[in-house]
Amino acid sequence: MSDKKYKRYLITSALPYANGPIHIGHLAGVYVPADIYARYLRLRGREVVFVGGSDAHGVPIPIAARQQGSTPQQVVDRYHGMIQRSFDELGISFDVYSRTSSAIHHKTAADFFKKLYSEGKFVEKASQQYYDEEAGQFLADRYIVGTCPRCGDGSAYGDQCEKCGSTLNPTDLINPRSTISGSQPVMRETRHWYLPLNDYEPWLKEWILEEHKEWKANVYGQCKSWLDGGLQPRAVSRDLDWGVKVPLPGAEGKVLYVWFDAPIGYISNTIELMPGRWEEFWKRDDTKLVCFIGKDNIVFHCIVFPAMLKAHGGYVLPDNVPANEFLNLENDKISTSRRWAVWLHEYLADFPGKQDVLRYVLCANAPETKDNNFTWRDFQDRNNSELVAIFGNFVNRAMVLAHKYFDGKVPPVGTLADVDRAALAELRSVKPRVEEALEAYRFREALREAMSLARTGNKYLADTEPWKLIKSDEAHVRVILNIALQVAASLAVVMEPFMPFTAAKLRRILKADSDMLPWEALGNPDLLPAGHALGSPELLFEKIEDEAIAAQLQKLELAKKENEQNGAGLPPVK
RNA sequence: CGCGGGGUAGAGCAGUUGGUAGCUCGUCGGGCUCAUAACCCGGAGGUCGCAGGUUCGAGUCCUGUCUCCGCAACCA
Repeated sequence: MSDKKYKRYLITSALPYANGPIHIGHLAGVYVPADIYARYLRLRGREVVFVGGSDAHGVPIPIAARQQGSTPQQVVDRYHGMIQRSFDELGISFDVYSRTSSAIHHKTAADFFKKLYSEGKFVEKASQQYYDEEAGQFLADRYIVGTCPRCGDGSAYGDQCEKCGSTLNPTDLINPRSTISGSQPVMRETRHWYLPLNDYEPWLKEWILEEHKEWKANVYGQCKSWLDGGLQPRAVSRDLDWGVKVPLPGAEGKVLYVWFDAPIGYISNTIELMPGRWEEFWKRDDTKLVCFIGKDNIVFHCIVFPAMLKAHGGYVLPDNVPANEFLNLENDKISTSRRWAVWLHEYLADFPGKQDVLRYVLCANAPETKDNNFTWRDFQDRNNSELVAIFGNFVNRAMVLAHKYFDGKVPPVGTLADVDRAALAELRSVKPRVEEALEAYRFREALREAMSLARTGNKYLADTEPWKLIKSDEAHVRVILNIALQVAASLAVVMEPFMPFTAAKLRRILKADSDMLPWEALGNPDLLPAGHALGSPELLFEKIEDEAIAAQLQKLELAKKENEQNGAGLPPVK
């Protein structure tokens, strides 16, 4: 499928749960690549809507509220605001960032449900579920603990025993008790609406297994596994008092299942952004819909959500779902409940002005094909050895030389030698390589190609040695500096999707605004005209000292210790 | 149990359709001294988790096995 057929792009990023701050795992898995993609497409002049938002629903929100002595709304407000601010500060360029607690979303999700209901797309079924009489609510599997019938371990969950690994049903547990109140739950009958995914299985098989063989191996494989195993009807409602009310008479105390309403949030947020035009993006088949998620969301975005859209009818389906794997932190799983994470809002406070360093490190080491590891040492190395020494240093060398020899003006280009032509060829080759990688969602490779331009620049200066040549062949030095500055200008262009703050700073240093440096001109040898007056040299990046890294490691150690002191006992509820 | 994705130089990662194993960092040596002691060149360092198999030839295909991460009621 050629991109020519697409007139507009709709980019969604998984809605972060508003029960905690954003951490580097979220960023590396979803938001940094999604933002790079959105920025790139905008630079190419494509019409883009980049949708984000907080997920305000689900069981843990009211539970967290109960624990904190506040209301679910307060919990959501607090984290939604924190998340939104930190995304904004990192330069994640959402066109809209809303939340599923908005009135528009409640209406959109309820209408979606009603349409499916009125057309008979659901199956209604009664079942027996555990109910916590003390807390006054039905219990999700994870909120029931008891003795494992297989191995006898006393702390098995309703869905799984972590001791022996057995998959369980809540009714399998011996002596079940609620982790919310500690009381013994009772069985109660409840009725729910189910989306019969099995009805969509043949269509899903055709759509994914035949028509989307280009999806990433981890995504395609996971889908194939599910489809081959046979799909089951899936409940789309829950017994809860927090969420989107099931819009039917007699459905008091029931809300839409969070995974039914959350993806509809993408639609609601688009409506909020452009009430008059949202249908162009969601309902015309010349829209390219791309959903950025983490690997744990694959089934929802590739199976459940498309089945919902298909059941509803009229909506575009995801063209691709470039899910990333997980990022570990210092060789251990990132965990909100164990507080083992690097929180975005804390990073921004601890490293002011270094948004692009984090963006760079998370993209360069993104878990695109397998789980990867983030270490503070690696963060420091990449900053000091790559951003400072390769990229920043090259720009600084070119600027300093231009000021030293040519009064801060771009010298005219003259007769080219072989070495100059070779450098220009390298310069020209970057654009197609970066574009090809980005179009294929290979962000690490794209960034590596972009950085190779700075390496090329450094090598060119080392090979030609203008500081020596100036004594004997000033004409050639003019050529060399002209080319070196053109390379710097192209760096300002190519880095824009990855490191927008740095690209802006570089444009300022070069005294070249974005009109002078359009993406289409990337790699052109005449971005800066001869005689153009440059700004003063200014460092793009600064070194990060050992002390700053040691402080971060200490912070992690402290969190771990506190967690060990407080964490023993009840299972995590956040 | 089963299923999906991984296991490649000290570290982190690439390796499209099988054909002399690459990249970045680190390390060692050299060059340069315009540059944030930065830059450039070269070397050392890997039996590609393990065991079999197919093939003239396998990191790349097949089988088995170990191991890490994930898997439909919190979590990118």
